[in-house]
Amino acid sequence: MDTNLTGGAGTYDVSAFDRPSVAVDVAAITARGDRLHILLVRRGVWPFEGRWALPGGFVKMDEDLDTAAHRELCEETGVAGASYLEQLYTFGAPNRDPRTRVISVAYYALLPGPDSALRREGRAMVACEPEAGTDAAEARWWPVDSLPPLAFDHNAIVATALSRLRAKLGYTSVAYALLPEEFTLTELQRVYEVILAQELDKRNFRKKMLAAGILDTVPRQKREGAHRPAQLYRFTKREAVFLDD
Amino acid sequence: MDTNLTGGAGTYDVSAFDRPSVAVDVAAITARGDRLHILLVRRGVWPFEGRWALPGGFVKMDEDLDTAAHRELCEETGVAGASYLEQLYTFGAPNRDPRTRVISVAYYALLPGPDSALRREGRAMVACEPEAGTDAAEARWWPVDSLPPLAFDHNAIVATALSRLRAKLGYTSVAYALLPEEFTLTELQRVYEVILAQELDKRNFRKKMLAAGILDTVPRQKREGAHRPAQLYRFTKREAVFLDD
DNA sequence: AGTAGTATGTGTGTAATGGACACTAACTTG
DNA sequence: CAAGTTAGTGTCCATTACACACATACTACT
Repeated sequence: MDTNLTGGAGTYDVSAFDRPSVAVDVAAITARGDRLHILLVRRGVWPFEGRWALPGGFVKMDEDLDTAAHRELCEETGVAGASYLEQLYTFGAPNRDPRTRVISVAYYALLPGPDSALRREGRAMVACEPEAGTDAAEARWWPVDSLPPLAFDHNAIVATALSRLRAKLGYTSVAYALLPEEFTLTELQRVYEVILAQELDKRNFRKKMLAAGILDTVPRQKREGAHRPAQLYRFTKREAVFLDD
Repeated sequence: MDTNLTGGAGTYDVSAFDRPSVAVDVAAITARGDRLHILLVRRGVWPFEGRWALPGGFVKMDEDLDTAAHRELCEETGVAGASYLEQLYTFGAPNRDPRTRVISVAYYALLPGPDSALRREGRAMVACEPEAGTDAAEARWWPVDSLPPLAFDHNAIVATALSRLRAKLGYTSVAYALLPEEFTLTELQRVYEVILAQELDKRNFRKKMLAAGILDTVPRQKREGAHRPAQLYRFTKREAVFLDD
């Protein structure tokens, strides 16, 4: 292998450089009940042994970063098939890891809540229930408003993920990723309320959503409980599209 | 050194992993004349010898990523004191570099244009004129709408930088970083027009900017050419603040 | 001194958007 | 059939976004 390496135009001998380790960490987010939750694993080894941390691990030499994020999420928590995964930010402070230099490419993932119709109907099942993976002592969903102190700089990563999600909610249709394929407008509204942490007006919300042209009516209703049944909708595209076009 | 490394909770022996190299690449942007320009260096070595590339290079073991970005920009192009520097995205496709696995943390930097009052007044001088650095054969500003094919995936990095800049222009005051300390409203408008690549209405633009409350009037005018002199302004804060508060 | 040239600077009217706000409809359960 | 519960709907008002045209203040030339 040629060891003449540079990102720019010069010449270096690779052996002259110690290389940092490169990891991915994933903030997997879901909405259950009326709070957002984050998936954490409990560390079994030093450093931060016993502390909770985001699932994550080292990137393999021939592996794409996105692939590594999916893989680590699955390996450490048993959660597969995140409906949305986006790179968030790369955290690289020299001492963020007490062992050695570790540069972490952080991702956030969105998963439909546990009450999802997908799950109830038992088809196209997505694995959302965590189970401790090969590397993790324990895996659990934690409500974001009462997180324990996390290992490394993971509290900062979570904060970044939440603020990014809040921002994207405003100008894209990412919300699809937190909902089952079919849902009622009330369920959609709750997702918005949970993320934004504020109540929204029902009439204005419905007006805006329907006007955005990202929803299709499905010819079916959801009847549940002693009240009027609700119309079901689905997103026209199961991907994050920009609104306002 | 302890070699028990994991981003999550498990146990690995570092020696079992080949580590990728980690680089930073910087898309330095400025507005000169009526076009945006990007600072490129010409590569002197394989691969992509002779091709133009973004300035960049490897991150040192005990160096912050932001620091590395500043350093590489300066070392390779002689351009110091970027008024804004922000991490953009991390590019990590396994074969983006033909030599070995290189993960690149991309940044974009903004610099005031060459007509800056700072430069004309000769104080607080910022080095904006490129000169080939130790590692670069040649360094030059290129208009973004007629870039040559770049080395590696650098065309994609530039595209990402431009779209991020366009987006941020809409909800922050980043424009400050492309202007000298004092400027006229017309100069400010041109910066917007150049970035958005469309003409704006003068009256609406001025109304909006003044209403945003991010500008201070300076008790001085700019007289230049055979026409009415223009009021000078400065940004209340020389940092990117969110509008609409 | 006056005139031509050039970029600065200013206000109004109209359309679109965002937000507040209260009642009827349709179902289930007892 | 009555009580309980959630679904579903429309108007008014305030703010914002956008289109649009002319007087002002200087320089340079004759």
